[in-house]
Amino acid sequence: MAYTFRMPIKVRFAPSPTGYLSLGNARTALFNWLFARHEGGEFLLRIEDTDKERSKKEYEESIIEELRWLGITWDGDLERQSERLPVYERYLKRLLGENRAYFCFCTPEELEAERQAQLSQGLQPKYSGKCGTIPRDVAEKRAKLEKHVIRFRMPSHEISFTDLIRGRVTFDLDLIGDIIIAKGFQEPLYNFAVVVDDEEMSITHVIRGEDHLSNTPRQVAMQEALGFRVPVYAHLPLILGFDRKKLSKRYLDASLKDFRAQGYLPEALLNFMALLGWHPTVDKEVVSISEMVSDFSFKKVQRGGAVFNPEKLEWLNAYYIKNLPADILAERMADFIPSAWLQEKEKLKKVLAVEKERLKHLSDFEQLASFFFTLPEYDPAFLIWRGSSKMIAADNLSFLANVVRGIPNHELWSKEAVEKYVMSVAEKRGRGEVLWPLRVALSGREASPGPIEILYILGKEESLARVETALKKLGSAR
RNA sequence: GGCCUCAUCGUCUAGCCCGGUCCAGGACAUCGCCCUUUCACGGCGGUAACAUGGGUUCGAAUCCCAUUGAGGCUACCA
Repeated sequence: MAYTFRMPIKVRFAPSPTGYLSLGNARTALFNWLFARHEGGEFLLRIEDTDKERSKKEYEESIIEELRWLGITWDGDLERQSERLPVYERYLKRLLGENRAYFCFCTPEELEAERQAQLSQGLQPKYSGKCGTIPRDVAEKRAKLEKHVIRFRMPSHEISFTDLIRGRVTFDLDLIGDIIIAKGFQEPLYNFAVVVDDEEMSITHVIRGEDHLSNTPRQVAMQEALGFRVPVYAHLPLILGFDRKKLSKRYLDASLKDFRAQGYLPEALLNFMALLGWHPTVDKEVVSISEMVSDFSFKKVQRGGAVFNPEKLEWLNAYYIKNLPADILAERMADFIPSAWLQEKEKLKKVLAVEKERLKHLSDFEQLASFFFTLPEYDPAFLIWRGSSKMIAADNLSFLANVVRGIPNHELWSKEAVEKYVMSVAEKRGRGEVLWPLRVALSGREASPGPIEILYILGKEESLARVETALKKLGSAR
């Protein structure tokens, strides 16, 4: 019973709160969201917290926070599997009643021994199914007294399902043993809980990572046993580390939380994640959210895994920063700079306007722009242009100071005026000879934006003071 | 080991479904040049790939098969 009629598309993102939101999971969320928005369908969020030991509220909150930060919004209320226990119990009892599932009393030790024995004989490890032969009334009595799990009686036929990215995929169920679907009525396990929830929530398309491809036949088998509808699947290629292995939680910096803390923009991350596996119809690298939504299609999703390329992410981030207006950038910068800088809003905006093309991350800004707020200590030798001398540097600086001081009051302190006066001196006395010492005097740095820009931002008074400081340094260095 | 999936520049990819327009296009990275007072931005250019072997065909990156390689799964995790 597949979804054959045209019905409203419904997808879900189902993270388990056992860690922070990873890049891979975030991309899964994005693709689900893009598909839903493209189709005018619904996108649901379901927290898969059936693993009581590993699930943490802190992770759940963090995942939600990162999704909001990315702008991936879900429809309806968030669902938690831990709050749906009675639903699973109902289906568990049904399966048990129909003899499609049974109680198993084997201990983990027994199971492990059995497994090892099979492995050593070169056999496919698979549960023997021995508890499945215990008469039902006996098993039910034992279940009241003994520790047990519930196993699904796996059929042995072939199963195939449709994957929008891979086509038709076929598995032989005979190779899979009777899997454990619950540790008890109150403790459903992943494969079972997913099947129940997807049915109950009328999920039409299951879009998830390729690591779940091998789980799919188990799930389809249960859907068949329960008379559920079989959703359409789409298994996304995995995001890999540079070692070509699945990028997992052990790479700490691959969590969205960390990317955010490092000063990545959500739009850059979104753009980057979309391109990791998907490609727009027209070949381009910078794609806006609305373009992604209107252009999204599984036909343009890659099949092979994709290695995470941090340099390209950086490039995109730098690109987005560069193209953001200074006033918006100033707001985004709030968490990354001293609060004192925020007080001087106008100055901050000007600084941002000239420094933004040098930023790869928002967090680069504080270090890069600090000299605008406090002149750093620096070596007087920096003031001397290559092949020049202290005398020339000092002479040019003091001459320049006089010129700046003399910018007539009727001319506003504008960038144009500053440029006009400074350049006239620079043209006469040599660009390097004039501009280099001035730039160092104003910034105290070997590398910085141009002196005219700095002069303009710093203002007449502060600039003159810094030139005086430079002159003193040159004098004392003599 | 078994099962499943995948395979174009170092990396992300276009092209593949509907073979010829591909001695394979773009982007990141890298190298060189230009712009330039420094750093950056920007501009121009270069190096660099159809995994291998068989078919099919007048013709294959494109279709088929095999091999090889890579990844995923093989939990009382998800």
